[in-house]
Formats: sequence, structure tokens, C-alpha cells
Amino acid sequence: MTWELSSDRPIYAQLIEQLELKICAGKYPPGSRMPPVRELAREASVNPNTMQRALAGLEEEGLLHTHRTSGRFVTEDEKLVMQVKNRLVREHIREFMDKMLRLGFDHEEIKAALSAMMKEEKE
Amino acid sequence: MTWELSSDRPIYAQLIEQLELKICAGKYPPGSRMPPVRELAREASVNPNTMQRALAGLEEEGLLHTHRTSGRFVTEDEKLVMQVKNRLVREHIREFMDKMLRLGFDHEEIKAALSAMMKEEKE
DNA sequence: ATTATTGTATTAGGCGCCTAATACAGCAAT
DNA sequence: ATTGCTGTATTAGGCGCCTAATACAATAAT
Repeated sequence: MTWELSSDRPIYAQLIEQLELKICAGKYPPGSRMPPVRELAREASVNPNTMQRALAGLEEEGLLHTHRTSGRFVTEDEKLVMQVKNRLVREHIREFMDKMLRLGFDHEEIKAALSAMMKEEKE
Repeated sequence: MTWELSSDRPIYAQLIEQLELKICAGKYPPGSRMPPVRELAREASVNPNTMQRALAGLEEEGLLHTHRTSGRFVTEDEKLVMQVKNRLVREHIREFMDKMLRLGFDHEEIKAALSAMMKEEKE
């Protein structure tokens, strides 16, 4: 799971989302230490300032906290991580449903289309 | 169905998507005349230049064509409209699935979560 | 013919995002 | 004590997006 950045949205916003994702997916477990800003920036091929900005966003959210000189750490509050994960799930589902409804699909048709695509996937 | 613009992405790109949606959903039927740029711009609370840019995008795509002075018209090629609609559907499903898979859901769990949210919806 | 309406083009300016290059402060390791 | 690594702040510049204000060309409407 690497870094996927597109140019049609602010990079720092995309970084926030992907960091959230990585934390919720357990790539950066609760309590663990994050790689330093400069390294994360290098990984993502991004300016350190931009990565810094993204990390600051996660801190406001409470997902990260900083020990000024020894690094940045993922929260140990697993409940919080789960809350964020649930929030993300709900957002993704809502967004998906909205778009499909606007295209004229009803609930059943949405499920059918999804199932069909999953079936394709497996081949 | 009005205009929903957020500030975290280029407006002209959002306009393109929403115009595609409106055309695919039948709000602007094949062969029909589009409202003038200035009016669409007013509707969307956007600068005419920005709306112009979005419309130019739809023209490259073949969804619209222009009679220089009498206005802009939706293509009469219903097949093309359907193709675009199918493309949009596939894109939305793929994007949704990607995000959910990254969050650790498998196919069955994705369906279950979707169904659960639909059920909520109905109350 | 005149007028209004259409799409289109141009210029200027503001603003946010991103990069680059530094510099500093504070703690850990040696 | 010194060195290195950490987060953090600052400045400068480039670039794209967006708005605003015009202006023009070509057709439709009168």
C-alpha cells in the first residue's frame, strides 16, 4: 500500500485521507511511532512542509500526538481509531449512494451493480 | 437537483461532473438545448469563464456541440450518453470498493455495510 | 437595418497550494 | 560536551484556479 496522489486535489488533503486510512487499516498501529516527517515526505515524493501540514491535521483530529523531539506517535486510544474508521466507512457509503441515486439507480439496482462488478473482479 | 460545489477541488472539474450527471440523468435530454453559459453560471454562482471552461470539457467528450450563436445542445447520440453513464457507474463502484477494501473490508462485508446503511436510510 | 442574444477571447489581479532552501529549538545517543 | 535526529517556522517564488470586467463576432429576432 503505497502513496497515490492525483493532481486534481490539494495534496495535503489527500495525504490526510491516506494517513487516516493507513492508521485505521493497522499499518500504523495504536501507540506506535510514526516515521519522521522528512522520511514520510520522501516516501510520498512530497515537500516536508506539505507532509507536515497533513500531519498537523491528524493531530487536530487526535489521531496523532507529538513528543517534540522524539517523534510523533499514533494515539493509543483504540476506540478513537475505530470511531474514525466508522466515520470513513459511513462517508464512503453515503457518497457512493448519492452518486448512484443521482444517476437514477434505486437501492436494489445499486446492490445489483455492485455485486456484478465484484463478480467481474474475481475473474 | 441543484449545484453542489465544495472548495476543496477545482470548481470547473466539479461542474463537468455535475453536468455529466445531469445529462445522464435526463435533466438535459439528448438533442435539447442547454441554457446559455451566462445563465448556467448564474445558477451555479460561478464566473461565466469557469462555466465556459466546464462546458468546453463536455464538448471534447462529445456530449455537447455548439451552434456558434444559437446556443449549445446536448448530443442526440443516446448511445454515447449511455456509454458515459456506464463509465460513471463503473468509476464510482471501483472507487468505493477500493476505499472499503483498503479499510479492511472484504466483498461480503462491503455488501453488508451497504445494506445496513440502506436500511437506516428508510427510517 | 437594428437590436438582442449567443459563444468566445483577453487582460488583470487575488488567492491558495506546493516546492525549495534555510534556520532554529530541544531531546537522545554517544 | 558534542553530535545527530526530531519537530517546527520562515521566506521566496512559481503555478493553477477563480473572479471581474471588457470586448468582439456571428446569428436570431424584431
